[in-house]
Amino acid sequence: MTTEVDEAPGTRAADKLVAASISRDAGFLLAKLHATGSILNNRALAEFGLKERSYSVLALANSELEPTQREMAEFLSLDPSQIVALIDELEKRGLVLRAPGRQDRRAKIVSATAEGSAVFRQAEAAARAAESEALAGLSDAEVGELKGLLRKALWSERP
Amino acid sequence: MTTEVDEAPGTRAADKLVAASISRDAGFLLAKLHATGSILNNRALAEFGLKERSYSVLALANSELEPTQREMAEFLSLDPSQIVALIDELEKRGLVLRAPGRQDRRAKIVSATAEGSAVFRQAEAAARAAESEALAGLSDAEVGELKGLLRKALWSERP
DNA sequence: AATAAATCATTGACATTCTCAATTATCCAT
DNA sequence: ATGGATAATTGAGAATGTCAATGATTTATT
Repeated sequence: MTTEVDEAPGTRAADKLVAASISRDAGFLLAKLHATGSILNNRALAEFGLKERSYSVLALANSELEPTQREMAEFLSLDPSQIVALIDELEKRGLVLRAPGRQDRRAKIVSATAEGSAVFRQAEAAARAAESEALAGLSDAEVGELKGLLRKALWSERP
Repeated sequence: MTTEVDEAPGTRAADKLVAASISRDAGFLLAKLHATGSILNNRALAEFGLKERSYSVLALANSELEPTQREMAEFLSLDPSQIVALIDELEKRGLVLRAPGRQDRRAKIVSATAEGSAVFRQAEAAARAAESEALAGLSDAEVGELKGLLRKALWSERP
């Protein structure tokens, strides 16, 4: 999440390192593509006062799935305390609100306000554009394959 | 990099959130798979006193590509100052050493010592096992496809 | 029904990592 | 030779990650 992302492809000095064994490591490839994508994503989301994290939370809040904070934490691979901070922020901005869980009053269900939904829709468009840019090297079909494989790896779905 | 990674698949409460729109976002899928992989990876590497980061650096140092620190930073998407710290650590442990670049004496070429190579080979095996575990939901062919797509997205290679 | 054990959100402490700006040494172009 | 770039390094401050403790509530056990 540090290096720049401009520059014509194939021209960078460090590209010689593609030949290193680590370039066959899935973890490394995942991390690297995620890193370059994050830069683009955060750049695109900044306009809405969001980052990848807060965008993810807003996306879940905007769904009709009534997620609790605990579920969000698990799903987003974050510590519950980080969710607290993210939601505090979004709630302060009036994009999201907490309601006690109906079956379990310890839990808090997070949902988007009307404004939160509106912001999310715009941010979503920006995020989609950033994703296209990050995956510009792939055809639409390949993007679909990639997502299918990622989803299958995560949840053993059909690709 | 937070949540646990045990548990039978399909049984988790938060899996209902797979239905949320964010689950179609490549950035999110990348982040999530990387997160679960990181846990496994770091767990596997801990035995050798390594983490993903230091493992990557050691891998590059172990190649015959004579990487400079600047190239490592760029390739690993890290700030040059982070590379300094990682190499300080590895050098202190005698796994790696710095030599002035031959064409450019400002640059430092990092290479693995004999011990560094030995440690790397063992760590590599452990990392491979961790990767298999992280990608257990995919067949070998699918793992190949996934890596090909990631590499193409990053460097516009043939899949 | 009463108690005990577990779970959820929250807080706060502390460690790790990120991001930048400044410094020194060296390289490159004029 | 001088001036402007680039490499590594240091250090500071912000952002994130990690963990343990707490109060409220639920679930399980008697």
